[in-house]
Amino acid sequence: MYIVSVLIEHGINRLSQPFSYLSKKEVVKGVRVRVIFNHQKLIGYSLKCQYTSLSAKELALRDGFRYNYIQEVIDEKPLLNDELVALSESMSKLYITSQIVCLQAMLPKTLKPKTVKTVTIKYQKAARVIRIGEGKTKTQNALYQYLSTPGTHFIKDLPFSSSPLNGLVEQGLVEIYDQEIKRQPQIAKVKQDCVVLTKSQQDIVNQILEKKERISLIHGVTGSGKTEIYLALTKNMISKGKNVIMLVPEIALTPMMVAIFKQRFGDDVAIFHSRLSEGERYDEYRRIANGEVHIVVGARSAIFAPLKNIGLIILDEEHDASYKQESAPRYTTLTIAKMRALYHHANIVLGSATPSVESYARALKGVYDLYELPERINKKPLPAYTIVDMANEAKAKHYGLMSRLMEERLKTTLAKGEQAILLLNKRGYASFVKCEDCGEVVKCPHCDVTLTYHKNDDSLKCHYCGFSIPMITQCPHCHSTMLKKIGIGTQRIEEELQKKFKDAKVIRYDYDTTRNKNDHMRLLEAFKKQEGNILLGTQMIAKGLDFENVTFVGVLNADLTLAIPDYRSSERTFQLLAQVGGRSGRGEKSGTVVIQTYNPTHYAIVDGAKADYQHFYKKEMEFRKMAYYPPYCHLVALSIQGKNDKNVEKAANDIRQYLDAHLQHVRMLGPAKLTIFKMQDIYRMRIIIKYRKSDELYQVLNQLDHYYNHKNGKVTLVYDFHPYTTI
DNA sequence: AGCACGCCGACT
DNA sequence: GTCGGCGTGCTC
Repeated sequence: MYIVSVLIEHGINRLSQPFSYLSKKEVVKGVRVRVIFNHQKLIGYSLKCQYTSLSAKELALRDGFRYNYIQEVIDEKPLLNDELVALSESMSKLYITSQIVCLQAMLPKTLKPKTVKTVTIKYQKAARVIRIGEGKTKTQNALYQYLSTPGTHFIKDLPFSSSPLNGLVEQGLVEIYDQEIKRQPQIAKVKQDCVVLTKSQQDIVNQILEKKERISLIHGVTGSGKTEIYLALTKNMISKGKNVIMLVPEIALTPMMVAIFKQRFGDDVAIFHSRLSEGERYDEYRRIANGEVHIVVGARSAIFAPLKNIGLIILDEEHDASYKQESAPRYTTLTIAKMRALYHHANIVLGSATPSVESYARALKGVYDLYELPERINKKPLPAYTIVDMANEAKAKHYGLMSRLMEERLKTTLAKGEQAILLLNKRGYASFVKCEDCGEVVKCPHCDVTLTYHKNDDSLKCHYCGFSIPMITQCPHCHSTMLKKIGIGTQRIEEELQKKFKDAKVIRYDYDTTRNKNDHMRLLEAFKKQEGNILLGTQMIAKGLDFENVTFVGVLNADLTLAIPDYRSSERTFQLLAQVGGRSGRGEKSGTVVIQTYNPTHYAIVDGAKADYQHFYKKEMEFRKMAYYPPYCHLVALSIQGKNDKNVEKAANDIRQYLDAHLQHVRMLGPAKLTIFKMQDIYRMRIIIKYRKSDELYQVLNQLDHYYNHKNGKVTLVYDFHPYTTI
């Protein structure tokens, strides 16, 4: 008899500890099992298996409860290796969250313990030689020779008919078998010449290769050739028999980087990101787990790729918000990278044109190694910029979305046959419905937000919980029919642009037009092929894209990110402006940038326009020091959530008192209601804890967790370590 | 979480 | 006398 420890798939902290089941046969650890748990048929994850000489009855007598038997073992082989299982355990302690949630984050969807759905493996008939000999005819021998060459020979691709093949099969020289077809995700095509590294690039590569178990930060302006450094480092790792994880931030960017890596390293590259289809994910996962590839390129979750013998982990655009997972387990990709690097004795390379203030501070302190690439590779100067004070536009009675300068520049750019990028901060642009008689704004019944009007199906939707109703004709409050749609969507800006520039072809690139899997690539390819003159988009277009013919970049509303009451809002604004400006004038012709703002002297805007990182960093560090924010401390956001607002408020106040009494070396903010207090019928409050040393903090948080999340509490606590925002 | 059990009101 | 409301407790 064996006792198996099983983690039950249940997203609740109270059930996060392993439960014991019996099995007649030994169960390998790391496989999924079907079990009965409290009258429910569930899937669990086996953690360990111990032999016992006692019978089921004796065990029941000894432990005071009746053990159930494992119903079925699902997998033949464990899904995760020992490293990743151990990692899930450390993660669950580090983030005070259940281990099963950590395991789920590591597995592609179809392999997650929850899903029962199986993905079919695609096969195709192929032929191979199984015995040495000679065929009976000339054609048979030619075919036999052909099949003797290395590689897979699919029957449908053979330059012979089926009769000689059948002849060889009958003689037992050749067999026909089913070859598994791996779905290879579609990738963008890049034209890339064999590049020789510049001296400064080569120096950085050489220095990093000498390092052991270090984190290097490459601070290089846009177009300074960081990608070539990544490629050179990767090539070196592969030659040493080591594997590489290459992380990129946005889904939109992944195909670009994948294409570049595929072009250099061929089939040795696997893709790993959340927008792959289930089948693609499953195949790529297996390719990695089976050791068929040495390089994994992907977004955040690729940090969990089951790659062995990792020599290097690269995080491109390290400052990017998408490296932080905003749902449980709320991990920071760099933290996981550090844990994996420690296990494999690997190096980490961070790259960015606008490093996060925290990373840059660490680099200056010598915790990371710092490398600067201050020049564009083609020695081109950064584009000339102009900041337009929108207050002056209003004074001059010029109303509308675009300033006079913006219109002028756009006109000349289009006249020269060159392309333009227009950036629109999407925040605040969702349109909602307001009653003109009583002022009532239609809100979501489950969340504290207004419902957003959707033109395509004439409906009102909640962006937070998915609630949706057909567009109303009467005010729900006063039954007036005087309803007005407020706010400008990207669609309407597109229409306005189209009206002013009749000959221009506008490509709209936002959440709505990039919903399908290959939309990102299709739109960007179209713009690259100059099928459009203006690319109109949100934050997504600011990053890493490289269009030769773009000579003008306009930012319609630089302030919106600045207005958010969050400690990172200046940093985000700076990064956005510096990144988007870098899209202009990357080719032969030089470029210009126009930035519209109501804060023309704010350092985030001025330095962002100039892409003056050093000045911005200095200013921002002064602010962080004064207000006591990272890198001068660490943050953890403690959320108190529950279905009853009174319970939430009481618990939040109790917790604050408890923290005050038990924590010596921290500063705290709150409790405060979140900006959206009610979301999906759950009320949320938050306490921000600023700390420097984590020992006493963990002790106290674990006590709170035990009390509220493991006993019968009326509220739930959620911890967000190193939160990206505090609002 | 999600299921069973249990204790109350309003139905054929 | 029975069906079903949801409050409580437990899950190897």
